[in-house]
Parts: sequence; structure tokens; C-alpha cells
Amino acid sequence: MPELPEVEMRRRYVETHALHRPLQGARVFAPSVLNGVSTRALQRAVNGGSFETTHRHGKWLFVQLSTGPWLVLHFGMTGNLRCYGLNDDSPAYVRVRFDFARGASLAFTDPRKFGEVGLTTDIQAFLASRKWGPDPTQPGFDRSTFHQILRGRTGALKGVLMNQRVIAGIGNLYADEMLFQAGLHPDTRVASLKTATIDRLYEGMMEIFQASLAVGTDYESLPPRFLLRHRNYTGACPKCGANLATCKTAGRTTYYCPRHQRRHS
DNA sequence: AATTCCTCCTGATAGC
DNA sequence: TGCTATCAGGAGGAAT
Repeated sequence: MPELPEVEMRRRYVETHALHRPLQGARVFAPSVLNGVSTRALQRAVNGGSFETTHRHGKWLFVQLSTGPWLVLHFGMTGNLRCYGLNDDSPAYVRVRFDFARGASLAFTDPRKFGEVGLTTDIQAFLASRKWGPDPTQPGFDRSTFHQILRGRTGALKGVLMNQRVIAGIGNLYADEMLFQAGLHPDTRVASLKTATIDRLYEGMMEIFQASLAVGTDYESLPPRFLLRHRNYTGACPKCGANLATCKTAGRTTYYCPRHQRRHS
């Protein structure tokens, strides 16, 4: 589930629940989620430290440790964070656990183990090494940035929107929502987009991020005009009532309204 | 450069 | 009830 707004919720969760608390250690239950770091190195970075600040870029969350390095968290498709105390049941699927004093913990849970836990000393270098594109919610990203990154692209629009090296943070669901709001078919060629259409896409993107965060990414609480409220096989288009359709784009299931998201728009 | 396919892993759901 | 097939909001790598 975690796309940009979901990861932003996790960032806020860390801010609220996990900062400035003395850490006693870390336990790794699924070493496969560790990326570029050994259990021992992770424990060394955590032991005797505390989480101090957070940063998010696209679907990536960084939490700075008082010992220096940043904890790097990626949530794959099923990753989450959960703080709990001595008297609480442990959540299911704990893959890495950070232990505070007095029996409290922050758990990285992830049933499918597609997530990642790592360390970096330099966020910018880390982002550069993975060649990630800009985050649309960071300062400095505006309408003209959006035009810039789409310029010269020749692929199908949905694939480009989901390409993290073009723009960081948009996944399958939010890509569908953007296409829906802009009335564009997922296979629309990026090169064919008019300036006004790109503007519309940009506005839709910012609006859905904002709206989703406003309801804590609980899609059922979104205003009905958003596709995310109706994204299932039987759903009716909130704009025209037509039955929503599905297709495959870039290997992912796309939900769209066949009536007002036609090709070549 | 862009696209397709495969892979990692586990759970939910549908169909028989 | 139990089995199997398919699919799920991600993304890296290989092949094309």
C-alpha cells in the first residue's frame, strides 16, 4: 500500500511516537529485509542512541540516529511501523524491532518482506546512487518542474508516472487517480500531452496527495469524486456513473473510466 | 530509453 | 473443507 502519502503518514508516526527515546538495541527477525547493512552494524548504530529527526523522499523514509547515520526504511507493498509497550500484544510479521527502554518497541512489520531496512550517512548521496527522481511534495518542486521531467519522455503516461527515477512517490493507485482526474487513458503517450493537460495532471496530483493526507490515507473517507473511493470491479465512475473498467499497463492493474478516459485525449 | 518479464514473499480470495 | 490458481498499493535486474 505505501505510496507517497502512506509513507508520509509513517513519517509522522515516527515523529509522534519514536523520537528522542533512548534505544537499547535492535533485533532482526528477517535478515532478508536488511539492505546493505548487517544485523551487527544495525545494532551498533542503534545501541545507546535515539531517533532524532525524519525525512521522506518519495516512498522512502529516513530517520536520523543520534549516533550519526540515518536509518533507511522502505515499505514495499506491505510494510508498516508500529510502536507498542510491554502490556501490548506484539504486532504480527515483525521483521525488525527497535527496542526502547522499559520494554517499549518500534516494530517494522512486513508480511511479504518486500520492504527494506538499511543505513546511510548521506541521504543525498543515497538518493543519487539509486537515481531517484524528485519528490513532488518537497520544496522547489512546482508546476515547471513537472513539465521539465515529462519533457522528452516518449513512453506511456502511466508507466512514466510510476517510474521512481522520473518522479518519486507515485505508485499504481495514485497513478490511476491522477489519470482519472485528468481524464487520460493510461496508454496516452507522454509526448502527445499539451501544456494545459500537463497542468491538469499536476493539479490533480497535488490535490490527491493533499486530500489523502487530510483523511490519514483512509480512502473511504475521501470525497466521492476520487477514484480511490470506488476502485473495485463493481464500482461506478463518480463523474458519469459508467462502470469502471480494468486493463493492464506496465504489468499493473489499472482502474479507469472507459467513457471519459479515452485514448488520444 | 523504454518495455516486458521474472523474481523476491505471504495472505486473501475465487472457483472447483 | 480443502485444494489450486490468481492476484495484491513495489522495484531491481535481465532481456529485448
